[in-house]
Amino acid sequence: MPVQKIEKEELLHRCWEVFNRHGYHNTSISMLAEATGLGKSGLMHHHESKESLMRAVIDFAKVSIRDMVLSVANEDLPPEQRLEKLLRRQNRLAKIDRRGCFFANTALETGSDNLFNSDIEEIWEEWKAAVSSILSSIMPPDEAAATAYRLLLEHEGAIIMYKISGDTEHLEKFVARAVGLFGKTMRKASKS
Amino acid sequence: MPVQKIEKEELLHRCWEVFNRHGYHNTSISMLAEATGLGKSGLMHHHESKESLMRAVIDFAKVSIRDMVLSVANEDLPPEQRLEKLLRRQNRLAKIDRRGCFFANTALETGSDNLFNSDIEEIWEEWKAAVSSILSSIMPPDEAAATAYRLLLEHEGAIIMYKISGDTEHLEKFVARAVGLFGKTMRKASKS
Amino acid sequence: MPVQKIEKEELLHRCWEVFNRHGYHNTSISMLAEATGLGKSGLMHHHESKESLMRAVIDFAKVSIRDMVLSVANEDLPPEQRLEKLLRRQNRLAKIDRRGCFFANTALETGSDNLFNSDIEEIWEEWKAAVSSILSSIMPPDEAAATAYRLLLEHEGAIIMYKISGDTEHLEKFVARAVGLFGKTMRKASKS
Amino acid sequence: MPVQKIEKEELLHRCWEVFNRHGYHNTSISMLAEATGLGKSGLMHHHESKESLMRAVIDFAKVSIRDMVLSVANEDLPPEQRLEKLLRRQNRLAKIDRRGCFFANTALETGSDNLFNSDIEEIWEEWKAAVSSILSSIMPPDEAAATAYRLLLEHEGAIIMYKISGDTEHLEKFVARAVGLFGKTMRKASKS
DNA sequence: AATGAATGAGAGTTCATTCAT
DNA sequence: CATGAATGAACTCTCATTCAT
Repeated sequence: MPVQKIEKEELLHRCWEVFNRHGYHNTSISMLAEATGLGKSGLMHHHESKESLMRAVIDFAKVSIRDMVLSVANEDLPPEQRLEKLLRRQNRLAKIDRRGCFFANTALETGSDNLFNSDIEEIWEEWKAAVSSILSSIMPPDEAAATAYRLLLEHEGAIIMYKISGDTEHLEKFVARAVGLFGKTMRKASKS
Repeated sequence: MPVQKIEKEELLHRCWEVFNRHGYHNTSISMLAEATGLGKSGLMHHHESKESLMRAVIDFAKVSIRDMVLSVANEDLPPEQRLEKLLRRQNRLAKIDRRGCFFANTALETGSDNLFNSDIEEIWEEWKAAVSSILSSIMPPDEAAATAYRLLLEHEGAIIMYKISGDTEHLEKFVARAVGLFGKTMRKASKS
Repeated sequence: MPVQKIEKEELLHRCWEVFNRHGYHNTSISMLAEATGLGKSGLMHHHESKESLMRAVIDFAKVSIRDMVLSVANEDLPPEQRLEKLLRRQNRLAKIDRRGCFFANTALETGSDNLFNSDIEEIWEEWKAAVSSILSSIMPPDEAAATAYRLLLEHEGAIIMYKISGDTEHLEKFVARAVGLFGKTMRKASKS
Repeated sequence: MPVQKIEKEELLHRCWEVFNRHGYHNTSISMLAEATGLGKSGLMHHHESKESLMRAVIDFAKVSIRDMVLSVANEDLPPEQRLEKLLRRQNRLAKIDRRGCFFANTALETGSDNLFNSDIEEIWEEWKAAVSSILSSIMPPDEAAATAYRLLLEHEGAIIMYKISGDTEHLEKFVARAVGLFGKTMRKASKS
């Protein structure tokens, strides 16, 4: 029985770290081989090409996001706290190596070649669904969806600004504005 | 006086096209050399490295954005039309090769290495100033600044979504929402 | 087990030939690749840089000198013949392609950058020890050491003169002078 | 009348410095252009190729050696002091940038291509003549010539050892040994 | 299954030199 | 005469991948 030198998940996690830090094109197989401890050949034994490996890494990142971030939407908490917790979790990921959003980075770098676009688009649909479900506790479904969409745009924009400046205020103020929606809506609601 | 095979501006424009299409790391000196008509060494006669050439290209792109987009803020038009025209111009650029925002692409790809961050940050400050000056016709300065900031975030987010999906609605609906600020504010103003 | 296209020793020997003929800086990776039959990348699979390859070649040359030249000092021959044989062997190496002394050539070409100085210095210490041990049969140890040192200087000088003129007399007369030490000393000894 | 930006002699001196520090093959036209203040084209305007420029530099170096070192042989001093002064002057040159002997360096680096061998051989003939003329005051001409030859070999050897180790003792002890010839010979002479 | 060897293309950069004014 | 532009080849080294065992 051959020794499994490294768990498949751990392998993908380490590859994700390298891709996340250096971007797709600026990451070489050698770098991944070193990071995983497998040789270049060992790495390519499991994944037939750099591109297919990246696809597996993206899938891994999607699962991670679902488990660590989006799942918060279903927790047993007041909606306001659910939104805040969800966004804070995502921001924590963005601060790793100041890399920002792995999906946006990958999308913008490889978007023109349409290598991974559909993989990435999917996770954002799920993001909107999760946030929308939280918001629907204080607004009608279609307004919740539209608001979630706009929050997605603003969040990605804020992450870009954080990434380029290193200033975490971009992220924190965004959370404040998002959570503030509850206050505003509550007041509006209580007014009527 | 020596022969100038290609004008300096034209050279930078062509390099910008290639960088814009393929990204920084995925653009090779060979590609740039072919695009400009100069050989690889001829290209590096003018710019001592790929990095310094990219810096020149970024400067060129900044000048272009100022001249073609931001300058609209000072045109002799009603503010509502100025904002719409400015954003439409920018969207037109984003649709070239479906590349989205050259600055955001570059920022996200090279941000971790901090190669061009400060160069890029500057142009976004100018963008906010331009949009803010338009908005200040219908709202107090600090609110205009905050709104311009949020529009920047949302716009960059919308460009990402357009880039990944190819769906121009992301861009057009953003313009509609932005211009809609005038209607809303006007109504609010007329109410009081 | 992977295929080994070329034995490691044979590879270093061929690289030594090229470095010896053309010098360090005037030898390109391409030349070495062609000489070894490996491609450029195949060659650098084994050695991570030109400099480290040169270091391996120097080590190989040191082993060769020890085995082929310095070992003569321990052979079962009269000391006079041992010295002559040792020097003749070294001269034979110097006549290959009229290259002279590989170590001196390398030292003088790269000495200012201090790339290989310590590697080279070591072999000369061994040379002096070998010659000194031969000489100590006819003179006290400290005198033998001093004489070996002077013979080293004179030998290297003679090799330079041979290299530049192509005249082998520089080498042969040096051997004669060195071996002549025995005659002189013997006479001195027999006088007293 | 065009301005002579730099004296011809000064130009060759600066080129000599660069060649002396980096060796022939490891010196580029760019380096020489920068060192002289002329552009690459400006430099090649005076010398049609790197090789011909090197030849001019070697000629310049020969003149310098004659004027600064070999001329000492004709000064109005006791022969012992003349020899010491001559050798000390040469050693001072060798210590510049720890480069050793410019001629030996060049000879060993380019000797196989026979680019400058004859140019260099000539200056060593002159060296032997100068030293021989000093020595002839205490020994017959043919012995003086033979001794000068051996001093040349030993000196070049000593310079190599200095260059590789950085230890100036190699140079100083050589001078002591050379000058010591006078003492020995005097004693021999006075015995008889 | 897993690994070191090998590959050919190409990376960014510098080379010595020539051209055109 | 002098100079910046340009050239094409070569440089050291790395790329993603394949091969052979």
